[in-house]
Amino acid sequence: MSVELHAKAGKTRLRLWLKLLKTSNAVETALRDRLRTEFGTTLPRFDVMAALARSPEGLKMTELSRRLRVSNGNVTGIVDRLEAEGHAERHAVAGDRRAMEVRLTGRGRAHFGTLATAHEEWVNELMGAIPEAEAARIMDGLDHVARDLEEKQ
Amino acid sequence: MSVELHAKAGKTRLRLWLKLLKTSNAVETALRDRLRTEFGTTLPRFDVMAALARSPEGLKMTELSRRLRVSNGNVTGIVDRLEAEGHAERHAVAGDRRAMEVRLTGRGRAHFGTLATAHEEWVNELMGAIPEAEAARIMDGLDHVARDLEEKQ
DNA sequence: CCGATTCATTTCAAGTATAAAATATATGTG
DNA sequence: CACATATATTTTATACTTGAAATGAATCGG
Repeated sequence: MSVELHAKAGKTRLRLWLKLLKTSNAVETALRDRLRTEFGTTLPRFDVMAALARSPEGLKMTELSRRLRVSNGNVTGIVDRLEAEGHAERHAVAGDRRAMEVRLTGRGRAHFGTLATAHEEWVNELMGAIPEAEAARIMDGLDHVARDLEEKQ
Repeated sequence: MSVELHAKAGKTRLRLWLKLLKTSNAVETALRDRLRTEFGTTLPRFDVMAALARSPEGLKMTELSRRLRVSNGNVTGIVDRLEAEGHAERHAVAGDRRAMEVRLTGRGRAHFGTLATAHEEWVNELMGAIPEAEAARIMDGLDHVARDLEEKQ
C-alpha cells in the first residue's frame, strides 16, 4: 500500500511538472510572438536589456550570463546583436583588460521602456485567469521548488 | 485607489510569471543535463519519443508537431536524428503519398522505457519540495491560465 | 477532368543555446 | 620573479527553434 501511495504521489508530481511546463511554454510563446510582431525583437534580447536596465552602471559579460542563467557564449551573441542595433555597448573596464562592461545606450534605454510597459501589460493579460489570492499561493509553492533546486545546484 | 490596486495586481502577476519561468527553467535545465550526461540524449528527442511511445501505431509528422506544439521543420530535424540513431523510423502512409507515419523501433521503445523511468524519478526528486496537497492547488491555478491561453490562441 | 486551394512535409535563413576549447589577462605561491 | 592556477571572454561545433518559402500530393467546385 505504501508503494501504491508512493507511485501515486510520483504521478501527481509528474503531472504537475507537465502542466507547469505547458503553461510556461504557452505564456512564453505568446510573449515571444508579440515581441516579434509588435516590436521586431526577441525574448533573449528583451531579457538581456531588462538585466542591463536594472544595472545602469553596466554589467560584465560573466555577470550577465550568471544572472540570466545562460552560457557565456550565448551572451556574447546576444550582446553582439544588441550592439549592432545600437541598443547596447561594450566598454573596457579600468583595471581589468579581460573584462567588458555592457551598458544600454540612451536609445536602448528608451526602447526598453516601451518594451517593458507592453510586456507587463501582456503578462497581466495572459495571467489574468489567476485570481490574486491564488497567485500568492502558487508563488509560495514554486518558491519551495526553486529554492530547493538552487541548493541542489 | 482603484488605479493603485490595479497596478499592484499587475506587479503580483508579473512576479508570479517570473517565478514560474525561473522554476520551470531550473527543472528543465536539470532534466536536460541528466539526459545528456546519463544517457547522451536531449529533451526534444525525449519529448518526441514520449509522444511516439503513446501511439504505437505511429504518428504523422504534422500530428507530432501539433502535439508537441513545435514547428513542422523542427520535427523534421529531430526525427531525422532519431532515425539516424535507429530509435525511430518513417513509413509511407497507404493512400496518402504526402504523409509519413513515424514509429519507434524496437530499440527505440526499449531505450525510451529506460529514459522514462529515470525521467519520472528525476521529476519526483526535483519537485519533491511541493507537498501533495499544494501540488493539486497549483495545478488548479495553472489550469486556469493554460485553458485561458488555449482559447485565446 | 481541370484549375484553385488546401494539406503534409522539407528546406532555408536566421537566431538561440549549450559545452568545450582557445585566448588573453590576472593573481597567488614559493 | 616564475610558474601554476584562476578568471573573463570569445570561438567553435553541434543542436534546436522559428517563420517562411518551396515541393509535391490531395481535394473540391465547376
